[in-house]
Amino acid sequence: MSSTGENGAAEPEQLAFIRETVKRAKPRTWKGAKRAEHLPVARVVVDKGVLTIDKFFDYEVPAAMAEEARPGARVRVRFGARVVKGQREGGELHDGFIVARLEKSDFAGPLAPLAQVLSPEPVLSPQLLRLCRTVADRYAGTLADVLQLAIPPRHAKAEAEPSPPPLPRPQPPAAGGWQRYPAGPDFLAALAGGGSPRAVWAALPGPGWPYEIARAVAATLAGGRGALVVLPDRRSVARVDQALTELLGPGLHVALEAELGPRERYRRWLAVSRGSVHAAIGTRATMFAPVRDLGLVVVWSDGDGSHSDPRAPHPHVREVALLRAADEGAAVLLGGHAVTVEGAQLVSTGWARPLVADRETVRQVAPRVRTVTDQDQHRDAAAQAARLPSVAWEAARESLAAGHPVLIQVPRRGYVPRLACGRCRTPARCRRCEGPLEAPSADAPLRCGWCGEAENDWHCPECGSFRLRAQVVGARRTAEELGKAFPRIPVRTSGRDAVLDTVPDEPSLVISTPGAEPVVEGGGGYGAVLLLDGWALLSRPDLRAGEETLRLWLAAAALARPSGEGGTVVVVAEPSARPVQALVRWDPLGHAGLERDERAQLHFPPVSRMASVSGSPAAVADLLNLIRLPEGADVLGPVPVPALRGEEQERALLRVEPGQGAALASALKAAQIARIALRTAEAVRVRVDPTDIG
DNA sequence: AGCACGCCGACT
DNA sequence: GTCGGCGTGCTC
Repeated sequence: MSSTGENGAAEPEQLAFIRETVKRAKPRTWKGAKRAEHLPVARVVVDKGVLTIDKFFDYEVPAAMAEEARPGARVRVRFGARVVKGQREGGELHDGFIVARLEKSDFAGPLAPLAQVLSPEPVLSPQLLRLCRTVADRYAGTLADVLQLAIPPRHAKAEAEPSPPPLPRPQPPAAGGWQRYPAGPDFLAALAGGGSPRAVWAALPGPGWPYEIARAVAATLAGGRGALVVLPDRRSVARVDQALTELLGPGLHVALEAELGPRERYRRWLAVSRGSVHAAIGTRATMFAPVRDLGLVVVWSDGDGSHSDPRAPHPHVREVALLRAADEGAAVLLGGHAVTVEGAQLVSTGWARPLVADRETVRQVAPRVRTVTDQDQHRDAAAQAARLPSVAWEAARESLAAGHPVLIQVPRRGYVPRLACGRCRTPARCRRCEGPLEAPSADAPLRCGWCGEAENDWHCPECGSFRLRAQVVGARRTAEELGKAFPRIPVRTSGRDAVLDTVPDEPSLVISTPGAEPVVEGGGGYGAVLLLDGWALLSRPDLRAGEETLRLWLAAAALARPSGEGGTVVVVAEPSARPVQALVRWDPLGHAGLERDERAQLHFPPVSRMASVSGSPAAVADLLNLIRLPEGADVLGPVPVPALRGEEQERALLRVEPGQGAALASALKAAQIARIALRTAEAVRVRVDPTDIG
């Protein structure tokens, strides 16, 4: 490193240095080349490839690369060469990163030389390496796989540009919306003072939360440290981005979004890596952003499924956040309108403190919540036409009359469990094989989902009714029906393929699938929020159905006006269900606590740790036979699961006692390595913290 | 994962 | 004697 200080790479003379070396050595064998005099050994983590055995390899540094081959640099190395007459030949080129420069290798054999330094930019800092190692261990994955999630692809042009010098740090912000939480001002003050408080934050309804996050970030920056905010989707990133820009102006933070394109994305990532900005916000991958002197990690809505990475080894943003905060001594703010069971667990162990408003404040800002079962009579003819319970119909009418839009949340089609009797709810089954009946399209005859037999003459075997309700009506048909029921009121839809960010504050019907709800412009909110077909969400065969339903409801209900301004939420669901009760009382933390206690009793995650193991029956049995599980571990199954590409598949769940998670992960990894070595070939997919346990 | 090396059975 | 089966182990 030069004497220009920690931001040296951003300065002009450093830039010139980078330009000069563009004619960098191309990959060649470096036969007979002189090796570097100082620290001639480079320890390399070889990227990807088939190196299931997760370890480092040492290479010789040719003298020509002595300067550039620094720790953290991207390199190319030859791997798997054969030695012919004392000379190594061939070997495939692999990408990798230098993790250290050493005086001497502990490898007994002769070292191959580095083939090429792709770039001297030190993208893999010691901290990032440590984090990725920890995450790989936590998820029984390889370091190389995690590095691929953590470090974006290089873009040479972006790298050649200087990053701007860092702007002066801001003043500590006023408490603002944090005053509404008894512990809020102290939390901000601790951040500004260099402390590391950890909080599970049940955010009050309304449009304030992006500003609360922005103030927490501002306080951390004011205290001389950096901050990181991870959000579940592009829209929420945009909201926090705007709040930060309003509070701090541009230039103190960056938003790292995949949609930016490779060049801009890498440019911004480098600005973080080079210490040119102190705060990064973005989706999932932002969790690894190499913010310096990390003082705060914020995760918004940690129950959202997009925080779970679909790529191996499937790390979850919240878990990475906790690992990272622990390692770097940073504060944690785990926030959302809902609270996850994991959040409740952190509170119950005392690792984090609850950051919640008192009941009086909640009452002031929350909408009024009314429950209604969908058996309630549709007394009003117009309500009947719209298939709305009259309470919901009235709430909608009042909102429209007051000049505000109405939000109607409709479960996505994918949530539909199955068809059932329109009167008594008995599932509609095939007379031949008991399989579930399906409606291929609106007017086509019914068909069995298992045997394919057509059913033209269904009636309920329990109550004799001939009415078969297409139980969850999709957003489009709801829109058509409501449009007829409320003539001359504009109808807008927001869903999977066409998500609206905002709607104007004027009378309209906004039909949305969960997670796609637009925000009302001007910050006032919806006059009414109707949560339809709640039973469909609640009855999904998933361990998290209750928790997830409440999360989706609270997210929509949080967009309503306060009760004092007439804001009303109508939830169509069984009033005694726990999530319904929690919504009525607006008590997300209480709900999460109850769920946590129940899971603890049942030995379910997150109190216990689980992993799933799936593949062909033989392969799964083989791995279960090989694995040396920690004491007290359970094996559940294996049971058959839906075939993948026609191949028979099984899955087993492994469960360990609290505190044995690391032991489980390392046992899984050891068993995987042993299987590869034993050439039993057939792969077994291992997943720590599986998401789809019913 | 590839791709070697290596130690046992039927061939020219 | 030699060719070649794929079990076992390594890749800096």
